[in-house]
Amino acid sequence: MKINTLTKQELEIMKIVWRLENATVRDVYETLRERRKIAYTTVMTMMKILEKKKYLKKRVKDRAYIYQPTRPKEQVIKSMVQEFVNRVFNGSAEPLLVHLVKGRHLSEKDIQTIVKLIQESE
Amino acid sequence: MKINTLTKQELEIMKIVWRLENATVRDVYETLRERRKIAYTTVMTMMKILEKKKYLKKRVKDRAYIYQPTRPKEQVIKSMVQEFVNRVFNGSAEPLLVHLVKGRHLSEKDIQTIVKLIQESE
DNA sequence: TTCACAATACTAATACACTAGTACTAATGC
DNA sequence: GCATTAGTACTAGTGTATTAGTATTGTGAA
Repeated sequence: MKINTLTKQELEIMKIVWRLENATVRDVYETLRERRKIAYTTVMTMMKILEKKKYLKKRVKDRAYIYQPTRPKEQVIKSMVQEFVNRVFNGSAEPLLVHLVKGRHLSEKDIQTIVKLIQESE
Repeated sequence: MKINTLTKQELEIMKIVWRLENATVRDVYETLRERRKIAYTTVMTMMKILEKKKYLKKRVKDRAYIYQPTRPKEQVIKSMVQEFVNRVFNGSAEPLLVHLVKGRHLSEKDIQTIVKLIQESE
């Protein structure tokens, strides 16, 4: 089975689990509920899918399962950037950069950070 | 109806139409066929969907339709970058930049281009 | 005129994303 | 012991993406 990509909703849940490090379905449910209406069982189903996709692993604690990420956030996000660059820009990152700079997505502070990073990598 | 996002296959077709500027189903079919096995009717169905999603418009020419993009490539790609930044980085582009720089997606030449762009935008 | 072909319209099947209801189970409080 | 509650398993429905087959129509050639 190939490595599955995260969908929009799955990513939303993964972000929560990454932040909490350890999370039950209820933890994630409560967090999501603050933002929008969603059923407990929906969250459970999605977390089960994330387990099947190997993004989460679970262990038993008392009555419930405690879920943990199997891969660090950085690594997963990196894959997503890679996939996006491949799909949209045919694998070349430079046009993406041009879009970001031109599109005014970057603040002055961002640019300073980038310049510093580039200098460090030299 | 909200503005629909392009799926993977739809984007692939749009790229071809943007390049050709004017294209029949057959034109796109032939181009795609060079890369992979796909049925003529599949391409037709997808282009009809793209028309419904307002990414393509058609006009009659002899027996067939000729399709044209309704929106320039730059604009659509810009929206996709925006959506990606929102979804993955919660709207902040700076972490994406960091990923690109760190992930060695950028060549020396790319970096020079970026630095020049940044200087110009100041 | 009739046939072959190109193109389109219509239809359908498969897969997955997303959502959530219902039933069952185990522990806890009275 | 029994009701309540938290949690899970099972099931299912809706929507969309992707793929493609079949029927129909119009046109040009023989």
